[in-house]
Amino acid sequence: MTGPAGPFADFTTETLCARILERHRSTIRVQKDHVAVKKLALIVDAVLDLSNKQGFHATSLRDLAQASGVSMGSLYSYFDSKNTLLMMILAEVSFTVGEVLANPPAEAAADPVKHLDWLIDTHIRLTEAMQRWFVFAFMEAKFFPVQARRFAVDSEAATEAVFATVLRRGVAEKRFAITDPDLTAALIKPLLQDWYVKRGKYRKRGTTIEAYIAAVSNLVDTAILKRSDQAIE
Amino acid sequence: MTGPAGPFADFTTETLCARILERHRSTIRVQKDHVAVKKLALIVDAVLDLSNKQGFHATSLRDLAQASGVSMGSLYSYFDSKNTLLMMILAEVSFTVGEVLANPPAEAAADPVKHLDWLIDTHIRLTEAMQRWFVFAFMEAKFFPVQARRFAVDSEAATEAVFATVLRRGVAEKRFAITDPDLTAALIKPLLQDWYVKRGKYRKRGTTIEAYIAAVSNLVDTAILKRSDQAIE
DNA sequence: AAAATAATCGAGCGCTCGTTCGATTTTTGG
DNA sequence: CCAAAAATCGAACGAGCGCTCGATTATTTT
Repeated sequence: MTGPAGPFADFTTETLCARILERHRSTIRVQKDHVAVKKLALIVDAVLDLSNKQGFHATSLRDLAQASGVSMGSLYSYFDSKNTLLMMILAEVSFTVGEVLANPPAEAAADPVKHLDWLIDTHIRLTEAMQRWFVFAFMEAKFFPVQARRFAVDSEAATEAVFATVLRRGVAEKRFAITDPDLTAALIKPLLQDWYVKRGKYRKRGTTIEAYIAAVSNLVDTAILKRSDQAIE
Repeated sequence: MTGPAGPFADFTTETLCARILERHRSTIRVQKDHVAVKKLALIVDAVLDLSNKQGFHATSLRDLAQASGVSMGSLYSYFDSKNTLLMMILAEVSFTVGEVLANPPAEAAADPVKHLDWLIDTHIRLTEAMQRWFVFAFMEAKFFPVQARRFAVDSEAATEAVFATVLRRGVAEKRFAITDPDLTAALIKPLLQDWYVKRGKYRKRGTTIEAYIAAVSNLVDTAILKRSDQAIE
């Protein structure tokens, strides 16, 4: 419900819904922004909860109406079809992750090793702050219309490209010892995703987010850093 | 449709369905084995295809009847509910992966490093031979009744435990330099799963299974082997 | 405070879903 | 080759689906 403190404190459902409203102003029939954002937040909050439990497909609009407190009729003032609701959430996840990863702080951008560690840390912490959103995008995207599917695939490819670019730079600067940056980037991705895809498992084991980030960073760094670099660490 | 050559040649739909029949003899009302296995194969083949495209939930029994060539009424001679069909496939995947991973060849079992590489190689090749089955289990298990869900979680935990055991042995024999074998095992798992979960991506990029196995093995080995061991490679 | 506009509501529409069942066809065995 | 047994079939059922729409309530404007 409420986000964590720190740099990801602003990723509340309501903040994200304000952005959804902007992007879908033409299809959302409710005119007053403050009304629309508040109700959208109720709807999105409920649909994320229900979908994470039983899947979006299995979540009926009657379930959603009851869980959100918004009537069936009113729901259709906020989207014109169930698929549009899906696309709203998918797009928000995609835009947010693109935006966050594209803006590293200066000290991270200056050095490939620091940049890579920053990407890993930031990606995992972002998915933690928006956990239900990412689980939704990951689990649902595969089964839906071509449009939504392509969207998810493109978004994932974009994230991977960010990692591949840093890896390439690290190779050029002779810091990383890898032969195929694209394949390495592809293998880093599931390590980041496992934190939210199998969140229940890690919660049960008591693995903290810090421990998880450290483990992934360590695994990746140890595997790809040139030996001379590793001695420094 | 047909399996690959080599040690995984026998994982055909029909062979697996013969095992399903054994396990579900009491609920399958068709009496002659040769009839039951043949029809079961048609049904399972169709349900795997349809589910991988659109999801099990979105696959109706009318779709399934048409795609398999078995009528709606006859389907219910092979399972007593749609959920039982789900469980049949889930259980078969779980049993098979448990069985295969528990029986390493002698030369692999003797050495932790070889054993780990064998596990990685075998797991990826098994999921390749039974790709649709694993995609089905991975994508569908989350959304279904407690029983099915627990089954999938337990199966995943069992696989991870196999890896953790080998890692612990490697640490004891001072071959691996890791501090938390359970967490390392947890991180290896998504690397193995990515091959079938995002198979389309790797196919599009032209990544071969050999290249993928080599990349994962290399990543894991480089990250966890003691430095003295790495020089040998 | 009345009129105009905005937002909400839920019963009802056509349709598809999982499941059942009695009739029909196919296979088996003497 | 025919009766008994096994297997197959698809129409029919009630429930629940996404979605619509005219009536109602809440808010804004004058």
